[in-house]
Amino acid sequence: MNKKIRKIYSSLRQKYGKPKEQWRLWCKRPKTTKEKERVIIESILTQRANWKNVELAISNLKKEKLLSLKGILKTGEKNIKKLELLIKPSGFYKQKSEYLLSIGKFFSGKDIPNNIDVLRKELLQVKGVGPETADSIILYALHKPVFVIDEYTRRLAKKEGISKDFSYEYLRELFEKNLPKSYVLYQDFHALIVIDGKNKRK
DNA sequence: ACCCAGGTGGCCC
DNA sequence: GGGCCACATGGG
Repeated sequence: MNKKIRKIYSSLRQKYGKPKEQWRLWCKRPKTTKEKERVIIESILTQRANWKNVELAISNLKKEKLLSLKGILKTGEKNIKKLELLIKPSGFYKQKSEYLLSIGKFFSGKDIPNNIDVLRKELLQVKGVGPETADSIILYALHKPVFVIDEYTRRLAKKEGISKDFSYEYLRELFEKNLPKSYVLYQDFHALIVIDGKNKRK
């Protein structure tokens, strides 16, 4: 057991309180299908992007009433340039519009597997969905407990000497092994890590 | 004028 | 399995 992990959580928690002003991907826990789809779309758009830019892209989609997987799929298949233009502020817009189409197809295709590992494996086959995006979708849109590893988490792990292996899979399993399996906890913990990481950058 | 942001896929070894 | 690169925007 790695006690450090739980210790980090409680000290971050003490420092920042409950991250209820939950930000960005986890602004509010999405309840409706519409909100969940927004989170899925954001999880693509936020790749290597400033959140302000993601918001610009989201508001463009909203204005056109295209903030849904179906809307994006329809528009993108008919007129990819239109989709590209709308999401342009989020950067890497040609890639991301392609990614949005593939994720849209995935979720409109069939039933989503209930089993987390099966779902995760299938998501990782989708073009544009790497480990962090897959886990963000599972955790923040679908409310299932997988621990998201990102640059901030990796930095923290190195600083705290949590392990000697900093690969994605190893860290994810390490965090999951040493925490209760709770999606609320995972969401809050990850939020705190990012809040703290951003805090230190300044 | 730089530098950066919650990554990913493709290619190479 | 790991290292390197392209991908693009708006903000500080």
